[in-house]
Amino acid sequence: MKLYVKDFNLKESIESGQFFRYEKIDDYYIVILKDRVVKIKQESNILLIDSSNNDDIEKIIINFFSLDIDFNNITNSINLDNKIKTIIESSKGYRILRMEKLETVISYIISANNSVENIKRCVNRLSDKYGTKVLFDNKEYSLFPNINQIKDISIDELIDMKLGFRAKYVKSIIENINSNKLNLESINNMSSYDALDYLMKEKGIGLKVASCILLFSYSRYDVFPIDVWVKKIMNELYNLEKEKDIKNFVEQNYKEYSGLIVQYLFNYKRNIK
DNA sequence: CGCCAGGGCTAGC
DNA sequence: GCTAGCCATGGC
Repeated sequence: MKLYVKDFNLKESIESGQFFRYEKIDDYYIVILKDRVVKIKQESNILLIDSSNNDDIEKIIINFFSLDIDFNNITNSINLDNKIKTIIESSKGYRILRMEKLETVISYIISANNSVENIKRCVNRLSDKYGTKVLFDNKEYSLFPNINQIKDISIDELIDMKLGFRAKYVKSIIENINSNKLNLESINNMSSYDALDYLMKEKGIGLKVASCILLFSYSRYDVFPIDVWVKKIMNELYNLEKEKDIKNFVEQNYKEYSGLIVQYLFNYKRNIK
């Protein structure tokens, strides 16, 4: 099927480092979503889409890439200086995704002190061993496992997946989700402040990981991860070094869209510049 | 060999 | 409340 889009850059939105379950083949991407494999290609303002399951595919793609949100309109509504405006312009089409909750939680616990390529390998190993298999284009793909498929997983098995010191954190969070001590759906009804607090009670989830989860999986644009790339560019642009100073500056200037603006800065510094 | 990767935990002040 | 050292793994 075809889907017309505007202000959308498929490559940057997929490859920016927020999402891990994709592969690029020639000029299209294979993207593995919750319940299906999607083959997707962009030709200017048209997306060409095929999937292992084409039911509701348009709705699912619109939701995943947040194509229902007019990011252009949002950034225009904020009073931004010219430096930021230029960066956003060069990063135009980059989008905050709406990723699966369980997948995001586990992926970002694995992300601690890890490289994107290594995170991908770990998440793929988990999926290949425990996830549902899907046949598409005569090839077998693995979905990210649901909670029932991993509820009995042991720490040793997670260590075999090369999760390293993060294995115990992943094991702990799986237990808590399975016993409903941690309810990922209940976060929908929390303020972002309470949601950060709720997530950070879990072992292996600090401020950075909790922020990524809320931003990439719950569309909470008011939370923002600060990592080495954000620190680098905030230092270059505004001579801000301390995390606390960056936090205050971002909250004062970008308010409820802090996460969105910070992601543009991150994407510019890490992927474009 | 070292350092770093979308960090967090813990012990020790 | 703050910081230093530690943590598995892989790439360079």
